[in-house]
Amino acid sequence: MQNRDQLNEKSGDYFDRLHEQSEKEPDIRDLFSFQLQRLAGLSTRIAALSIRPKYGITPREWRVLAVLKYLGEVPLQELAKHSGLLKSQMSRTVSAMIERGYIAKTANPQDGRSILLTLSPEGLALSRSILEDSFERNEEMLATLSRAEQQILVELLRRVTRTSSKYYHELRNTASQSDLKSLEEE
Amino acid sequence: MQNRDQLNEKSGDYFDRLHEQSEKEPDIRDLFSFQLQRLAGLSTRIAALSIRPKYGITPREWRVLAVLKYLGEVPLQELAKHSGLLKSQMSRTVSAMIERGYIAKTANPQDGRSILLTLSPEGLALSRSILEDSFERNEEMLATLSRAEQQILVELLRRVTRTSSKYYHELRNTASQSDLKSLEEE
DNA sequence: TTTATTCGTTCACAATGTCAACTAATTTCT
DNA sequence: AGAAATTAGTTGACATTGTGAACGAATAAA
Repeated sequence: MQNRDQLNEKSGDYFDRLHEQSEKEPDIRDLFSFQLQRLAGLSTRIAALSIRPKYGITPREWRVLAVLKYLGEVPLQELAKHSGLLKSQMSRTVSAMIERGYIAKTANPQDGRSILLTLSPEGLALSRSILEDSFERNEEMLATLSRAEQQILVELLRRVTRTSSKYYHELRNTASQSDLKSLEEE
Repeated sequence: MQNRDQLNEKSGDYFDRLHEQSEKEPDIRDLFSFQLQRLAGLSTRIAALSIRPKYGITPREWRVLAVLKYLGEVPLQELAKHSGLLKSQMSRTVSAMIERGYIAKTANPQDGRSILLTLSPEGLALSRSILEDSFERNEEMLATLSRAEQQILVELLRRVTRTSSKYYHELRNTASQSDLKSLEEE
C-alpha cells in the first residue's frame, strides 16, 4: 500500500469528545474559531475531493463562478468583495477563467479603468452543475440536523459573519492609523 | 496613501443581505459551506491581525501549541490528528516550535520510531496568553448572539463536524479503492 | 490643472495543503 | 525465527491560497 499522508481522523474520534472542564485553564476545544477552522478545513477537503476530479477546477475557481452567477455583470473589484478575495487574487483567477472560456470580459462604458465580467454560457452551465453537487454535499454534512436546526445554524452564522466583518474592519483601522480614510464608511 | 489590496468588505455590506429567492436557480449564498468558508476566512484574518504582530507566530503554530496544551504528552501523529494537519505539516511545524523553544521532544520508550512532544514552560505560557486573547476575539465575533444562542451554535457545529468527518472518510474510501484497509475502522 | 484616488495587472513572497519517497523501528505472517 | 508488510517521522517537490506593494491608465477632487 502506498504511503499516503492521510488525515487519520478516522471515524470522528478526534472531534469534540466532551472533555473534562478544568475550571480555570482555557481550552482551545471550547474556542468557537477553532471549531470553525476545523470544520471549514473539512468542508474544503470534501469539496476538493468531489469537484476537482470531476470538473478540473479548484474550490476557489468554482466559488468565483458561483458568485458571478448571482451577481450577473460586475467589475472585478465587486466580484472580489463578494467572494472575499483580494483584487490581486481575483485578477489572476479571472484570467484563468477567461482563458478557459468560463468568464467573458467587456469594457465598462461608464469607466475606462474598469471591466465588466459575466459568465459565459459554458461558465453558467458549469456553475449550475457544481452548485447542485455542492448542495448535495451540504445535505450530507448537515444530515445530522433537522431542517429547523439547519435553518437556525445558517441564521446564526449569518449574524456572526456580519458582526465579525465589522469587527475585522475596526481592527484594521486601529491597526493602521495611517489611513484614516476608512473611518468614513459608517 | 499606500495602495493596499484591501478586502473592501467594509461594513458588512456584502454579507448576506437577504436576496430574492429565485425558485429554481441554486444560489451559492444559500450554501452552508460557502458561509462557513467566508466566516472562517474572516476569523483567520482577525486572528492573524491580533496575534502575528504581538507574538510573532502564525495561526497554525499557535493552534498546535494550544492543542498540545490539552493533550499533554503525545507522539507527533497524535498531535497532527487533533490539529487537523497532515503529519508532514506537523513535522515541520513542530521543528520550528522546538527551535524556538516552545516544544520539547523526548524519545518514546514504548516505541523507538515515535517521539513524545510536550509544551515547554515558555510554550505553555505563550499558549495560555494567546488563548486568552483568542477568547476575547471570539467574544467580539459572537457579540451579536445571546449566551444561549452561542451555546446552540457551538453545539450545532460540533454535531456537523462529526457528521462531516465521517462523510469525508467515506468519500476518501470510495474514491481510492486501492486501500481497502481503511474500511476496517468502523 | 495639478493632485489624489481608484481599477486592474503584475511581482514577490509567506503560509498552507497535498502527496510521494525514504529511514528506521515495529508488527504480522508463515 | 525470518521475510514481508506496516507504521512513525522526516524530507522533497509542488500546487493552492493569502498578503502587500508597485505600476500604468483613467477618473475624481482640490
